[in-house]
Amino acid sequence: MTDIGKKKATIYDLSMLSGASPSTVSAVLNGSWRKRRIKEATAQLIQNLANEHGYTANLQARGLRSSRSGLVGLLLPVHDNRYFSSMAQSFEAQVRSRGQCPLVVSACRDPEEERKVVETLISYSIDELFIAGATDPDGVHTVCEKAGLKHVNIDLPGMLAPSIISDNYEGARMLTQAIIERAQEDGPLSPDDLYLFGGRNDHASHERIRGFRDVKRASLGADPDVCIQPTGYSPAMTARAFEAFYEGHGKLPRAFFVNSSINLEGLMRFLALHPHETFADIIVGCYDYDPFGSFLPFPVFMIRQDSEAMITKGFAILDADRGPPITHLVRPTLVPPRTALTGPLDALKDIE
Amino acid sequence: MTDIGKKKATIYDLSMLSGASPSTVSAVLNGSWRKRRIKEATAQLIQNLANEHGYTANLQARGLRSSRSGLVGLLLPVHDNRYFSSMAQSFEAQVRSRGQCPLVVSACRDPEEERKVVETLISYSIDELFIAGATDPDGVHTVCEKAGLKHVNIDLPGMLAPSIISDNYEGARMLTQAIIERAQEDGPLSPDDLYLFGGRNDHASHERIRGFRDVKRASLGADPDVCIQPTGYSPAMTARAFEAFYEGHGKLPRAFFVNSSINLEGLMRFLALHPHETFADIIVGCYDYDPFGSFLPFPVFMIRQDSEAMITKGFAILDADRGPPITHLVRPTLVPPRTALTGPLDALKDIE
DNA sequence: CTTTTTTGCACAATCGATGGTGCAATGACT
DNA sequence: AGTCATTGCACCATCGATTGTGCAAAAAAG
Repeated sequence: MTDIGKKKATIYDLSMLSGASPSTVSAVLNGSWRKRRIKEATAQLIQNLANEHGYTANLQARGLRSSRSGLVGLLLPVHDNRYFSSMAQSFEAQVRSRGQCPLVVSACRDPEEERKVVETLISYSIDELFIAGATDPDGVHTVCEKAGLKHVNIDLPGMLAPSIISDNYEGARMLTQAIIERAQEDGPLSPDDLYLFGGRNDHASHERIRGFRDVKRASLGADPDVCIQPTGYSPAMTARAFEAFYEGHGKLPRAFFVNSSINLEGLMRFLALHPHETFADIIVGCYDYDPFGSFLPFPVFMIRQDSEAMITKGFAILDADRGPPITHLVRPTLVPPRTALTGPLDALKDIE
Repeated sequence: MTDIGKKKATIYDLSMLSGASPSTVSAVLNGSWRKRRIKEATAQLIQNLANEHGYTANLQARGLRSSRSGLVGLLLPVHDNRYFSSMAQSFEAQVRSRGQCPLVVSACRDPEEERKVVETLISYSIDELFIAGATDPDGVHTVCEKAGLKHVNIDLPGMLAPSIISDNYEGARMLTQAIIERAQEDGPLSPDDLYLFGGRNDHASHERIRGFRDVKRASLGADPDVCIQPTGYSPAMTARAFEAFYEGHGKLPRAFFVNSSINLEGLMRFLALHPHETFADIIVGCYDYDPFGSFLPFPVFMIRQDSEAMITKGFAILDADRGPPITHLVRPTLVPPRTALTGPLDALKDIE
């Protein structure tokens, strides 16, 4: 609290002030002083001085020496999407409750970028890494392996490290079932009336498409390939797919499954160009939850993936050390239309 | 590329291999070798070795020595909200394009937490800090000042450091004007028909409320206090305010201004408990942009704050060093209902 | 009063990179 | 050939913490 504007105090400063040696000061301040048989009185003295001077350890120095940094990384595809930002929020909370510092970075679904970003994180000697939604989890794995960095995959599985992912197949089945049932309330549904938009060549998309097709075939008796429209994870591409369908048919499909909220943004772009009365009767399923998406002017069933549980599980696996590269499934939940779930936001202090 | 699984190579390893001294290796690898008059051939040799062994600098060691870390911090209230997550996305891109590493953390609008988090960041010797939406910017300022850390405020201004904020007054005026005009299409609007929900005792809320009231008074001739319902930044509190109004009046106000997308989530919670036909004719303005919020089943005017411009401006100020604690205003834009804007997501690679 | 044990702490090496300084070897010039 | 400038690099202290080891003083045991 003194020394405003001055350099930060170090253990050497406190060593001078207290008359103790730097190593004693260090031991006192990092808690290992009992083990080192430091007198209680000495510890007290040093701790008081530390408080008085607002001492905080230089974590770079500590990290350098101990080759641990207290940093835990989370690699995301993108930030600005409710699924990932909510994951970031849970991640932060859990990392901090473990006394470490979260480091959330995104890599734009670019395999090259993913590796580069992880290299950077490794250069900061991060202790653990959560790899969420990586395009190339195994490429990232190699980089981590080389550096001896403990890591898990979240959301998209890899072959080489433990993975925790949504049960995409089950989730897709639930979602498809829900869409179908709801659509059938308005009259019989033909296989051509039910489409899927979005997704690409990744594990999650495959599983979701598989779930969709299985349920569709079972319920509607057929499942033409044309009803699967993989557009990648891009709003623009998705919008184009809707536009193309619309041009061909003069309407949208009666019901459809959208692979993620990012693709759902593509639907918004399409809708912006057309009067919404035209589409008042569509039924939509979206594999992701977004509180506003749930209240669009047509029924939107959503899937809420339990990112909090995934993170928790991830830590459990890392703590258990050396887990086998097994894939763990976390069950998502179906969210009916017009549902406002609570989330991490509710933990905010808000005393007016 | 060799040494799979082994420890990371250091300048000492390369020093051995190349026969050059550690300092020479260091100079070569950090680019200062011309200044140090190292022979081109030596540099080449070392660089080849470095590539071959996948050398990357230990940034903790570098940071310790140079007391710069290459880390730039962004302190957010929360992640999972489109405004802040989109800010995080722009921030990341800009930081990385400057060759530094972004460190995005949230502090839950808790002044105590804000200071603690910043202390932690300082312990990692971050080079610069963007303080976004801090409850107590000046408290954070003090902490930064003590550590000699360059910083700017974003979104909420402080008295002690340069601040870059939305022009909340102008934005609120635009938004209010838009709501009123739209509502008047359905018939004359009385002052009691136009409310404001959300906001608390911070600068942004004050300015927005001021803008709202000024326009309302000018357009509708009056501005009763009861029409301002500050609920803080919490979905739950906001939902309660809507519920209370509804219980008292049997309906929602014909038109209202919602202070942020977080408060708009409160409206969703309210809506979830009531049949939506009841509210088909409300007109809403929301001071924040959310792509799904824009397509709700009633007209929602939104304000898009230009977080990218704010970050850019922030860097400009930090680069200019020692800017005076002036507040810079960035103009937001009005987004009409049913509008899907492009965003950072569109920069994603998505080659299927 | 010695010998042994315990207590309490200081010393010094170390983590990996940086940058000021010094010095030998080479080349230029008179 | 002798002087001087330049080139090319090595040496070493340093950043702030951690930790294994050693050793004096105090306490306990004999």
